[in-house]
Amino acid sequence: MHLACLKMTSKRLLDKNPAGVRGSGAGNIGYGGNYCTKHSEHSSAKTGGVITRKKSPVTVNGIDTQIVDTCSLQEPSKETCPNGNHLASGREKHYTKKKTIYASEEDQREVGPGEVLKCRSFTHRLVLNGQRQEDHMQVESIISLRSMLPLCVSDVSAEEIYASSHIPVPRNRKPSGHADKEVMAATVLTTLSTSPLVLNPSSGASGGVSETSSRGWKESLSASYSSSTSGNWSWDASDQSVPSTPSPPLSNDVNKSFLIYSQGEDNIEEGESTHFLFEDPIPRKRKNSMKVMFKCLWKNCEKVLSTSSGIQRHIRTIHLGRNGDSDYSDGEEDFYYSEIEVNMDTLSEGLSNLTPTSPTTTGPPPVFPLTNDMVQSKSATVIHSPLSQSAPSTLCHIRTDHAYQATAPVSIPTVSSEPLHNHSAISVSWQSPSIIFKSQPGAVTHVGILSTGEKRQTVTHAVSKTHTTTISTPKASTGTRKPRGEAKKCRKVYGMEKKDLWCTACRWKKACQRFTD
DNA sequence: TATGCCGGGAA
DNA sequence: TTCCCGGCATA
Ligand SMILES: [Zn+2]
Repeated sequence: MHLACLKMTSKRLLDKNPAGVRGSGAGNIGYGGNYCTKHSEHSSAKTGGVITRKKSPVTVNGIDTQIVDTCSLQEPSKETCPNGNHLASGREKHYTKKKTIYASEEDQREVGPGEVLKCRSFTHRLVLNGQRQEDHMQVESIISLRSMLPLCVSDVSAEEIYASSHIPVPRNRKPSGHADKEVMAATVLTTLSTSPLVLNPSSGASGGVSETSSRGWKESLSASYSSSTSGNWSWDASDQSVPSTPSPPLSNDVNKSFLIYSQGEDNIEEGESTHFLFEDPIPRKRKNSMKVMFKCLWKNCEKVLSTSSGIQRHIRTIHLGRNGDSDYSDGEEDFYYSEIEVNMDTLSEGLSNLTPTSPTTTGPPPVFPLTNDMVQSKSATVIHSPLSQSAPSTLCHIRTDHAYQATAPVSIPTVSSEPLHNHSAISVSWQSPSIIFKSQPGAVTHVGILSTGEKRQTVTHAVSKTHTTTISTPKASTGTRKPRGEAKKCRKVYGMEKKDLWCTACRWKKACQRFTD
């Protein structure tokens, strides 16, 4: 669109339709903003740092990793940012191009919301670290206690696990103190002695359940995220996840679940740090008959898989409409499934059916909960009908516009203008984002989007739309034509008499530039 | 019918 | 590239 518009309007537009015009349109603000944000700022600083981080967490497999000192802690702020960047890096190029094109408009809007967010996430982390460290000190004692109190741990289960999943965080502490390392080592040893399985982390997935859970996370994360393409990681995820998460599943049920989680997390933060330590003991229990399973939280999807990777794939492919390939896992999937403990005995039967193997294949296309705008943000694939505009959200607009223009693939909407809200409150990386959503739905959404890669959004959007639109709409096939915006265009506004007042586009019988839908 | 705008095309 | 317009889709 812009291209076209720009072409057409060229200078005039700028003069006449600076930011203001757009805004008038519908919620377009996002529009301009999006481009800017994404392109410019994002990409800018971030790149390198991310990778390093990832590694650290990933590598962590075992406890050892923690010991390893990565540079991460100290430079956290920047690093975090980078995470998102990773992706961005790739994009940057693209955007840069665009930038040039849109430059005039962009300049104004550019604000780097994304950065802020990232920083935010980062902070969270730090906090955790701090806690963790302390925890470590206590760890030994705790461990001993643990053995005593296995049950408690079990209760914590899923939620905690989530928290635990973050385990990588602890690593960060490294920087903090050497003592920690020692402590860690000691802890580890103790742990090992107690629960062999837990320790396995380094090895494959087969280990004990608890491991699975914790490790699974890591693995999944590492696997999917680490993959070259997506630089996202848990942290990043915060950014991305935020946006994405909210989208589909969040509608209602999901939200609830999330909320719960979030709460759990909070708790975890405070007191849970300890819990996380406990993980070891838990595993034991599970071993016996309990197994950690991953359940899909998507609205009408009961899918339960034995592996995090599996569930992620399932979500990615089925619900998010992405390719089975790990490439783009943003971490978004993580929000759509939860870990659950299951009795192997019982499970064995049911699971055999449900499970794993073919996560992708499962069921019919999910029914989307399209309640929110957010939802829309998600769909994937090609956009059939231009119609879709029904949705009020900025995103929608964006999309639409793009469609018009045909050119710009989708930029993500990162409106991010928002200030970050919850940082302080939220501690845990992953879920924290979820929390964010709740608190600030609108803004948050956008934010999330930011992090996400273009592809994602593009794809995602399409899907939701597809469902929505496609199904109901016959036109899809019709063609490219848009639904025609509701807004009055120059012609109508000024009338034929005052044709000179029309925007150039209107004068030329092109899509109106001044009154965008 | 009035509008909005795509696809062409002339200058 | 700028400016127009035929003609189609839509309201
Ligand atoms: Zn106009």
